[in-house]
Amino acid sequence: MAATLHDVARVAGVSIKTVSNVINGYPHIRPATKQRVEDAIAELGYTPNLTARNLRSGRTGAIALALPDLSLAYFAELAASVIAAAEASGVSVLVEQTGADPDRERELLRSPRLKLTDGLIFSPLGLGQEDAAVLKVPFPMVLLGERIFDGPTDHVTMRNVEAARAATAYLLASGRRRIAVVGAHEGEIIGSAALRLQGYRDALKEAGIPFDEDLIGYTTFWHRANGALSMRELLARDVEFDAVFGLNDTLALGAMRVLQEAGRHVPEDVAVIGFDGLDEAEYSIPSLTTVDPGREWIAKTAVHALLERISGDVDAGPRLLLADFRILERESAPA
Amino acid sequence: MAATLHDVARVAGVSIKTVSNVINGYPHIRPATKQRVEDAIAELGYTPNLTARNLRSGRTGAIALALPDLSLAYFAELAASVIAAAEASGVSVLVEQTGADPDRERELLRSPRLKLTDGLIFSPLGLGQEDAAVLKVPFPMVLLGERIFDGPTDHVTMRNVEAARAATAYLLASGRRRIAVVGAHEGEIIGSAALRLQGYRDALKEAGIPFDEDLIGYTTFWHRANGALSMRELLARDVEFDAVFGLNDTLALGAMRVLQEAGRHVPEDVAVIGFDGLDEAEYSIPSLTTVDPGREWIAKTAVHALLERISGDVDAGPRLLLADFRILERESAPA
DNA sequence: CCGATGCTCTGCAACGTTGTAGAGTCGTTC
DNA sequence: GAACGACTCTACAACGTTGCAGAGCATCGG
Repeated sequence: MAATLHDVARVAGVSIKTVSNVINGYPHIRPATKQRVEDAIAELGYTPNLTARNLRSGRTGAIALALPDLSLAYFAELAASVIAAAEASGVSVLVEQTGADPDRERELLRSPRLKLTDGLIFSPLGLGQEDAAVLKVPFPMVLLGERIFDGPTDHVTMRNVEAARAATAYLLASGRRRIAVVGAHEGEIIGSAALRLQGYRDALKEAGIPFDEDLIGYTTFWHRANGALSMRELLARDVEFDAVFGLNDTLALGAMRVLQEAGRHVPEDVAVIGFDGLDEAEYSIPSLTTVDPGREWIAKTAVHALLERISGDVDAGPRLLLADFRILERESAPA
Repeated sequence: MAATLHDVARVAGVSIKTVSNVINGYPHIRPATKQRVEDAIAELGYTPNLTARNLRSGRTGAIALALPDLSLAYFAELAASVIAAAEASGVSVLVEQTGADPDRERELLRSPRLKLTDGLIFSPLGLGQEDAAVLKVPFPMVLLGERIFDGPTDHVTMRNVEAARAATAYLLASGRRRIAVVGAHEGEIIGSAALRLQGYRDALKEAGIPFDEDLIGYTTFWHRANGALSMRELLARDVEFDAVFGLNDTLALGAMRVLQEAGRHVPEDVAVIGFDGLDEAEYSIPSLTTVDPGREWIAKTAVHALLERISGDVDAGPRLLLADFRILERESAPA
């Protein structure tokens, strides 16, 4: 069906290796021969069979991106950035969804489907520090997120603690004193929730404000509905607060909605700050002040680090690459 | 490095073909032999080299999904559904972003990178009816969207006209009479905007209400900012209206925000309805009434149709597969 | 006891490509 | 004018897998 090197060689009247040489830019070919081959390629509409080429070379020209779920806005935007960065390097991206299920995440690392790719950018949401061992995989991998540190691979992530501390300090600087938190994870020690909560505590401490457990709203997931639910609980508790730190934007947006339903004005009565820098946060009512943790940089850096590992250009040990953050000041929490 | 059939065969003391037979479930193998082979596989951690298998079989076990941009919520959710449906069939998905650029869309169809896949699910946003010819590709393809009809391939899409008519009729039934539109495309004849606008006109006609050009807000893109801008223009025009039909949810959310800033109450003063059934629409303030055009069904159907074509099970001509829609009644437009 | 049948396993070729090695031709150099 | 190197092109093998054909053996029916 599709034309192969053999077909082109026959039409051009040369050996298949010569055709291969033309395609791969081998320099020592007579212009006339080269022309004949190129004409034959055009005539037959030949395109190389990448599968065969890959078998020969051991490379596939594709990388895998594993993340919890594309319908979560943060991961969709991350994926968009990763795919764009990969495309710029001529690499295709195969996307796998794990649903944040630790079993599926473990399974994925052993999946033969990854054989279709040269390496993996992995953003786990179910695995934890105790699973660091399973990250020892026989292919290049770059880890994203903050579930696992000191693993055996490169790791690109954000400055969760510092960024959360900065977000909290920002609220404090604007005069808020009772800052509620939405989205903490009960008993968690690792992961974004724990790190961001730590940043929050650090900022309070620096300001000499005591930590008040009553101000902390716990959730199991980080969906909008969880943010809403968590805020309802806080309101029901009848504690006073003049600001809310949503541990991500989606939570903050859900919480903000509930605040408004309850008749609290944002930002007059309660200031709200989020975390993630989602595009979406710019268009809520009021627009959401948030921390951009450097998503774009993370995507680019992860792709480049992975490609370096694949090409074997780097033989350093596991690298930890940290993105810079910045606070996007909007209406929900003016400075 | 990685173990191959040869290694397993050596360890198990059988021929490589026997190992292959065990892996592929060939029935006539002695249990003892099978056990030895399986032990060897486990010992070596062997996983089949899919590239080689694919070269042999001519299949890759992956499909490509080409869409404008994952950071657009509709496409992110569509991709999530497509990947889930593909995974259920044991197929990987390679995602390509075209940025809605007609040149990149055309280029994509000729890209050798597609050789890594068995077929393509293609959602164009730049190509138009005049490009139907370029869809004649030498691999299985399923078309999504409403830019091109009567192309040479299967086509899965939504009932844009009927759904938009139903949305408009819904507003009319709730007593609204002056319904503004946000997101029309100037001079467009094909594509979602044109079809949905057509449905709007049809519903007006049925109700005996004249079409008023002053109520139509035009935009170039369908981002939130465009919905906001378009609504500002409508307000500046100083025409009366008691409802807004956002040609998609993102536009509707942008428009709703501007309405509220301008002091109009939703839904008391102005009812708002969207189109797409985004998860996000459920959590706005007020929550957005919208039309779910059957996204989930579209994703599943597209994957299954493509896999049918790939396996050659179907030899029918191009099929047009239409999803059912339903109106999700929420706060922004009560019945 | 023979041929037929079924079970178990094997060797070879092939998928389309590229790396290695080398053959043949020509011009250059000493 | 012989040796050398550069240029142009080719043959072969190999990447790891599976389809095909068949070998060797046991079992069974007549």
